[in-house]
Amino acid sequence: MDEPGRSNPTARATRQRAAISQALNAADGFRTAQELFDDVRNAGERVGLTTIYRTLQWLAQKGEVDVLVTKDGEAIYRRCSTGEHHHHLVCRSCGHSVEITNADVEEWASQTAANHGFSAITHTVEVFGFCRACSSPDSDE
Amino acid sequence: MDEPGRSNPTARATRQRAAISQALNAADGFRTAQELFDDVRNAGERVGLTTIYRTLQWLAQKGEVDVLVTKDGEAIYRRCSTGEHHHHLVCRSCGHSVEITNADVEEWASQTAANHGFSAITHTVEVFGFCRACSSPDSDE
DNA sequence: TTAAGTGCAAATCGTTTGCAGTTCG
DNA sequence: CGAACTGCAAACGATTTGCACTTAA
Repeated sequence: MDEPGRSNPTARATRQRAAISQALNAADGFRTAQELFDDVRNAGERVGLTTIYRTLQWLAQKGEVDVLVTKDGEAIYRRCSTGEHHHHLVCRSCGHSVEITNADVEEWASQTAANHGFSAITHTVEVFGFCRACSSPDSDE
Repeated sequence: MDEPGRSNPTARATRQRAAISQALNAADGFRTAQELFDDVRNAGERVGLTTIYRTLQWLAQKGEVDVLVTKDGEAIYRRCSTGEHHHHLVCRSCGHSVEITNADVEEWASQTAANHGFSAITHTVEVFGFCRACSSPDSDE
C-alpha cells in the first residue's frame, strides 16, 4: 500500500475528482456510488458513474474514505474521519440520520483490537432501522 | 412466486433441504452459496443453485443461519447461532480478518437506537487496523 | 506531447425471478 | 389431486472493464 505522506505521482487534479471529493465532503454519513453520482449532478457537475467508482476506489485505497457493504450487498462510502469517531443511526425508510456517540464502544473497539494484536485502530459503527416517524402504523416502506 | 420464505404454511421435507441442512451442518465456518452448492454435490446430492439460495433465504428468515456480506458483496452463511452476532477486525494491510463478538455492543446498539425511537435495528461494526504480522517492522505489502 | 483520466457501452458476477415440470402430504 | 418445491434460463442490479477520446502537466 501507499506510504503515508507520499503523494501519488500519477494523481491528476481533475474537475471530476474535485466534484466527487466535494460531494463526499458535504455528505453527512455514508453514500452509495449512485447517491454520490446524484449529489455531484445536483451540484451542477457532470461526472460518469464509472469515474465515481474509480475515484472512490482510489480514495479508499489511499485510506481517505471508508467502505462498508450493506446487507443488500451495496457498497457505501464515507470520507474517512481521521481520528474522529462518530457513528450514525440511519433510517432505512427516509434516510434520516442521527449522530450518536458512546465512549464505551470506543473503549470496547480498541480493547478488543488490542487483544487480537491489532494496532492503528479505526472503527465504524452504523445502526440501521426505522425512525419513529417511519415506523408509525400508517407509514410504508 | 412461492419462496420457502413466505408465511409459514407447510414446510415440506425434501431431499434438497435435507442435503443443504446437512452441508450447513458439516461446514466449519461461513460458506458462500456456491461453496454450499459444491459441498452438497460432493456429498453426492444434486441440488440447483437456485434452491440453495432459496433455502438459505428461508433458513435465514427462520433465524437458523446467520448471513454476513463480505467486502466483495458476497453473502456468506453459517448455521445457527441464534442471537449471536459477529463483527470483524480487519487488517488494512493484508486484509486478514478476525471475527469478534461482544454482547455489550449489541446491547449498546439496540439501546441507543431505542432511545432515539428507532426500531427494526440492524447494525454493522467494522474495526480497521494493522494485525500483528503487518505491524512488524520487516513486513511489507 | 503523452500518459493519466474519463465515459459509454458491454461484460461480470452474485443473486433473484418467471415458469413449467416434480413431489410431498 | 393441489399446493409446495425445484431447477433451468433469463432477468437483475451493482460494479468492472475494453477502448477510443480528453485533458492536465
